[in-house]
Amino acid sequence: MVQKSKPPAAANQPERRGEPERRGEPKRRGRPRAYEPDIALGKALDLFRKQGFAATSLDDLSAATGMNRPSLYGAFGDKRELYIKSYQRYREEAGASMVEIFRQEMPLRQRLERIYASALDIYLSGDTGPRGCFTVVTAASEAVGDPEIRAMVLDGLTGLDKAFASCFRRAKEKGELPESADPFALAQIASATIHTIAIRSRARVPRKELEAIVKGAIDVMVGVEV
Amino acid sequence: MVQKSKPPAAANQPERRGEPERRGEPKRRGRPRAYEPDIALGKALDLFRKQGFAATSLDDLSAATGMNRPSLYGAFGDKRELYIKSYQRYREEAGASMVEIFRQEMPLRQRLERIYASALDIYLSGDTGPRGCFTVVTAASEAVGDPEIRAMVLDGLTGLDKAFASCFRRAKEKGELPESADPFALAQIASATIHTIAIRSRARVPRKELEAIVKGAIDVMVGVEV
DNA sequence: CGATTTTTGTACCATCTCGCAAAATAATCC
DNA sequence: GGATTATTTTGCGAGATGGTACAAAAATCG
Repeated sequence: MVQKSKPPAAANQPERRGEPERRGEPKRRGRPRAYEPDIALGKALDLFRKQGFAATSLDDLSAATGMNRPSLYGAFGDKRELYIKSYQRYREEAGASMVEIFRQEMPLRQRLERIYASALDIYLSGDTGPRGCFTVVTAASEAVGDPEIRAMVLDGLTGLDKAFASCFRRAKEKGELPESADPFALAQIASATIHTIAIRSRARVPRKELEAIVKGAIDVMVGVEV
Repeated sequence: MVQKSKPPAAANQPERRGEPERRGEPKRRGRPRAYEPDIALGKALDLFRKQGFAATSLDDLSAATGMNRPSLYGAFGDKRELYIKSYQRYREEAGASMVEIFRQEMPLRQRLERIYASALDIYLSGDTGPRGCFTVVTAASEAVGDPEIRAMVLDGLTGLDKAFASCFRRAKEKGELPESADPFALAQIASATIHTIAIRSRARVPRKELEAIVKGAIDVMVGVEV
């Protein structure tokens, strides 16, 4: 029940002991933690993505994070709070790789290809099976009943819509799309394509097929002529 | 704990007592059932759609169906089997309304409009909140871990793809689409649109917005010019 | 060193979980 | 009517579940 049996001896923590711990916490007072909250949250996220909220027990989480129940509770709150924090972490991670692609300068087609390739990497990763999109999974399960979670999911969905919309708007300005193109409608199709590969990845549709779907959708979106 | 307090006195069962019960079962031998398997399965489906597999307990199912646990077990098997039977029921129901639309003769645009309207009806129904698409919900949750369920989900996904593809193929033959149109790629977009509204409906996106998404997607698919 | 503070580990609780066995009940068959 | 058959009902039991109390452990502070 330890994350790294030995007490943290500056093994692979980014910064520790010597520098003041990030935001002016000169020294922690009591018994040191046996876990690294960040990596524990990552493990929890992995589990939640694989099994969903309801099917994941505190024992599972305890085993995966290497923290025992009370520590889990103290660090993240109850199971629901941990789920929420896990989702936020997911958004940060997934968002970061997307933002990178949205920022760089490149032709529309290439940008879309990279976005979907990155999405597929995320959805198909996982040693025990594809983990899909956590936003989609959460939408399908907890979002209906839990207003706070629903709000986060909605934020995720509309965030993607907006990113795609601005992407198509830019492309239109650069003359990559005809004057008649509707960036908003295209963005919805782009998002829908994300959602469909997220769903299908969970049904273990092989990457080749997902890539074919993506290719077809891109062709339509950039107007290879339907 | 009864479905209809009084023993079945030919109240609303489709066919009973008089006619031989469907497939030559002249008379049931022992104590008569206090429940109607069909309506019980419907109730179970409702619950599963609302809460998902893991979050639905046998007690929930027992209360909803009006059958006590052992009866449930005897009629449908364990929870997983009941889930599978519920899913099959869902597919029958949802499929039926779709097939109807796919069969009738009408212009492509109108056909698509009707399909999506019907889908929205299904996804947004439910007294306690939108229930979404059971195929999508199941894909997001149980499909990864359970091969049998996954196979059913895959069947549902590809079934929709094929229906849409044949729909576009027909439209192309009738000259409603340009010669360059790719029915398969269009079908993927049509399915993706189904999936995106299924996801969003679970996040309680209002119907108006979903209809706007559908309209935009249809415009692109029938080639209003992107 | 002893006091303080923070975290850990064990153990526990009340509740719920699924599945099943045994007994009661209600119909048909002879 | 009695035997047979099928279903309902009650209730159990072994185990899992989410959450918490409490004492021991491990660090810093004075």
